[in-house]
Amino acid sequence: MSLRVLLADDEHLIRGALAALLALEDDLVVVAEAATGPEALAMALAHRPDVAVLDLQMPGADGVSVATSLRDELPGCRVMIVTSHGRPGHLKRALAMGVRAFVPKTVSAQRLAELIRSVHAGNRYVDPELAADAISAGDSPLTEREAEVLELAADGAPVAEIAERASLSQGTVRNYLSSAAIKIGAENRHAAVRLARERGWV
Amino acid sequence: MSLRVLLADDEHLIRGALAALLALEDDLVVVAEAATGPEALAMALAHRPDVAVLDLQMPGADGVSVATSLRDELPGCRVMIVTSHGRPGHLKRALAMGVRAFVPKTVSAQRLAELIRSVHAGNRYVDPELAADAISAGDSPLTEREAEVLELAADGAPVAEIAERASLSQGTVRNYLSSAAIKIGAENRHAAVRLARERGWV
DNA sequence: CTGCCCTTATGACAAATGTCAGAAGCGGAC
DNA sequence: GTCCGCTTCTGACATTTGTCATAAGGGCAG
Repeated sequence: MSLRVLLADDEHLIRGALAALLALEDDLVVVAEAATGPEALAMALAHRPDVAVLDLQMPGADGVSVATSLRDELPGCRVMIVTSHGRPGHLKRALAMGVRAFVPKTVSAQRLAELIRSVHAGNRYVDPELAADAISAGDSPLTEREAEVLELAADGAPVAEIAERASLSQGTVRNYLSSAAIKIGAENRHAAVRLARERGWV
Repeated sequence: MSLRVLLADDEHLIRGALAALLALEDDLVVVAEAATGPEALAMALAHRPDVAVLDLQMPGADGVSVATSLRDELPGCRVMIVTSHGRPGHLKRALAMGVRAFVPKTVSAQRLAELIRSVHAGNRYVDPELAADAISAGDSPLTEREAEVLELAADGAPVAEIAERASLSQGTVRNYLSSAAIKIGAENRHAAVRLARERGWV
């Protein structure tokens, strides 16, 4: 009985190539492919794979969202996230959502196949480098509201707009932004946004 | 006589998979692989491929830089850029550097093989969608200095720091940032940076 | 040669932002 | 029950930005 795999990646080139390589392993069979988040979900429900290999960035819904839905709707399916740019925040979020493995695309296909088997056997795996990043980034020092307001500041909106969107007074928004920037150690809110992003705090 | 190809991509998974798929085409042979910009350059000089397939984002030097060097040092080699996230600016820069094709990773391996042959035969190719983006984004309305200063503002640095790094007076920096923001139609420099990025102007 | 645009700069003013002190309500911890 | 931290607000102030007018020098096109 072979191991049924779902592949989801928006890059046709990579998905196809990957499918071809995994097909060389005779205990693995790719039963479905998807190019978008929603499609991945639908495919998973239709084909009930043993392991879902999801790209982190896909149109529609990212890998972590799909993992969340999958956990509820198809609990027997083990989920792996494969990514090119792994931010600590994504890792943390993914792990919280029950994702079993988080691997960078720099691994070889051989290794990926091993990891798929390992995950299917019930093991977990996180790329050591990504794990180190996540640990060194530490926990967010921001309160819930500080993080929320900082996020609204991300696209360079002026305080007035942030205040409106957050239903807060402008003074309050300025206080939050100020304290967030101080906690992060940034010169101003824009640098704070950038640093918080890098550390996976937003 | 088969067509010699160089593959450069920092993602081992993809590079390996791609190499395997291209090997299935009996008129193509992958003579070298590279994971970084400088490595790609060295490999190209050592193996003198007919076509170089470069990823846009690689550690060390991006695909366009490599293409620039290759044009000088190995003029007979046709260069193709393959990318996941194609920004209009990259396309323009790449074309100016003599790149023969600019394709998104959403194409199939089959199609990529066709394009490699086509490029080798002397044709050019640009993904229609990317081309449309580039055209609709239009030309940058920014002067050289405006763009330069805007770039220095990208990480949220205060005016004083930008002024120092650009060796300009603070007043001049504020003038440039102001006019750049006005030309772009942004509320402030931070939003301007974001929009300019999206449109490939920085 | 005369415009015109780019570069660089000043000074001045208005507006936005950052910082601080203080205060009130609310919920959880001890 | 009291204390502490989070949320929310106001008001005041200093600092930073954004905007505008104005100007001088350089380069290029007509």
